[in-house]
Amino acid sequence: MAERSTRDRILEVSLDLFGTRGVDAVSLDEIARAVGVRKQTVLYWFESKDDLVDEVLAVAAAELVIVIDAALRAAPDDPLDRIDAVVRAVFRPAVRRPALLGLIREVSRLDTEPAERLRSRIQSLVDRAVSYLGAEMDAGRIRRGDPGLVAALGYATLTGIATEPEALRAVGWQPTPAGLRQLRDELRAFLRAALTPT
Amino acid sequence: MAERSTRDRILEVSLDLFGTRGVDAVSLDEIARAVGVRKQTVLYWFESKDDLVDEVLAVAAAELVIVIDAALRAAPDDPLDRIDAVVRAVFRPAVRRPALLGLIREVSRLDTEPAERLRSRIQSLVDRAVSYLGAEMDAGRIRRGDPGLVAALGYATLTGIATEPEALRAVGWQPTPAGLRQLRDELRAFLRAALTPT
DNA sequence: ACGATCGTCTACCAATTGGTAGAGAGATGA
DNA sequence: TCATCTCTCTACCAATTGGTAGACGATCGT
Repeated sequence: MAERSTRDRILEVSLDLFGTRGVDAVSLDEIARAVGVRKQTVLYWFESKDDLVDEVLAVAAAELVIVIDAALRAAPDDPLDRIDAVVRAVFRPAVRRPALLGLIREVSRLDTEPAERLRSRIQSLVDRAVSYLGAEMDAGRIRRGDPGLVAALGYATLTGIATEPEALRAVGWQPTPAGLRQLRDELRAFLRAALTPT
Repeated sequence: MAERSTRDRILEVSLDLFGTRGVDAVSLDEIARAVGVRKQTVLYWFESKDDLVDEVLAVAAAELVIVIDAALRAAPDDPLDRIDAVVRAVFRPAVRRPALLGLIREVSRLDTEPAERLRSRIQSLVDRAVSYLGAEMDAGRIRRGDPGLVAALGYATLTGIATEPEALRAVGWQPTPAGLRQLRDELRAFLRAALTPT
């Protein structure tokens, strides 16, 4: 059982490979080999490599949205606690599969065209987050600032730290379970301090 | 006049192209064309593409180190002010040439081998920063935490925000001079809040 | 029972890539 | 003057890339 469809397996393998090694560095041949199939089968399921990249991005974005939504539904009322809940929720999959955030990050930096599609796909989530931040700032429960830029800064911190193992190695950090926990807690404290009203 | 050597021009053009479009996506032919020379001339000055990437990274790292050092020498004593000075100093070149941080970021995420060399090149700067943070934490002038991880988080925030124009566009930000100033100030406030003792 | 559709395959292909071999122009030093 | 060195060039090349054309067996609806 667990007979995942070929298409799904291609998507999953592609996410991992694209995310860890970069889109350009991974060929269709390599994806096919990892799936246990020929390149032409990949091209049967996806019109082109660009098409594949797009669909992989859609999957990654959807995964993130699901995780975030679930975390928010279960979170308490205080805005700092809610942000904390999102960080904890995103951190786990992000570290277990750096590919996820890594791919989103790489694509949105390099290729403007698929990045545009990705952006439009999660725009509503972004808008919600920004207006939420704005409301909480007005209520004095979050440090004042431009809500959009503060949101972007929080995003940059989270994805930056999750996608740059080399920077962490430079400061002597190691990816052990204890290290991961410590990193997560340090990230939470960092963001909490950055957002606490003065 | 301004007769930059072919070698220097190759380095400069490569930094821009690699940084904005990614190392893999830029061919030696394209670099050569942009310089106004043939590919073989590029390969005359640099043994291979890998070699070129390495040297470009060395140049980028050196540029950053110079900027940071200069900012620190002129900075006041208070640690938050010193960090502020570094942010302001790095922000200008980073935004004017996103390639600079973008390249460092891409390479350190994807290719472990050149990333290793890059890391060793700036390790002393990192060590200095981390031990400085540790000392100031002991003195109660910076929020307590693991100095290494706090340094990495600050780095992640700065490079993240400077290398992800798409995330900024998603929150409605525009790269006008006024927008840049606002972004810089928001970044400074964000980091200052994240590091201020509670 | 049989045609159509589905999923995967083998066989190619044109374009591009990083890289080699070596010629030739111009300056330099003996 | 001649040999050498520096720099850029033309001419190739093998490997890889994304992609096309079409054969083949299995499955399914009628």
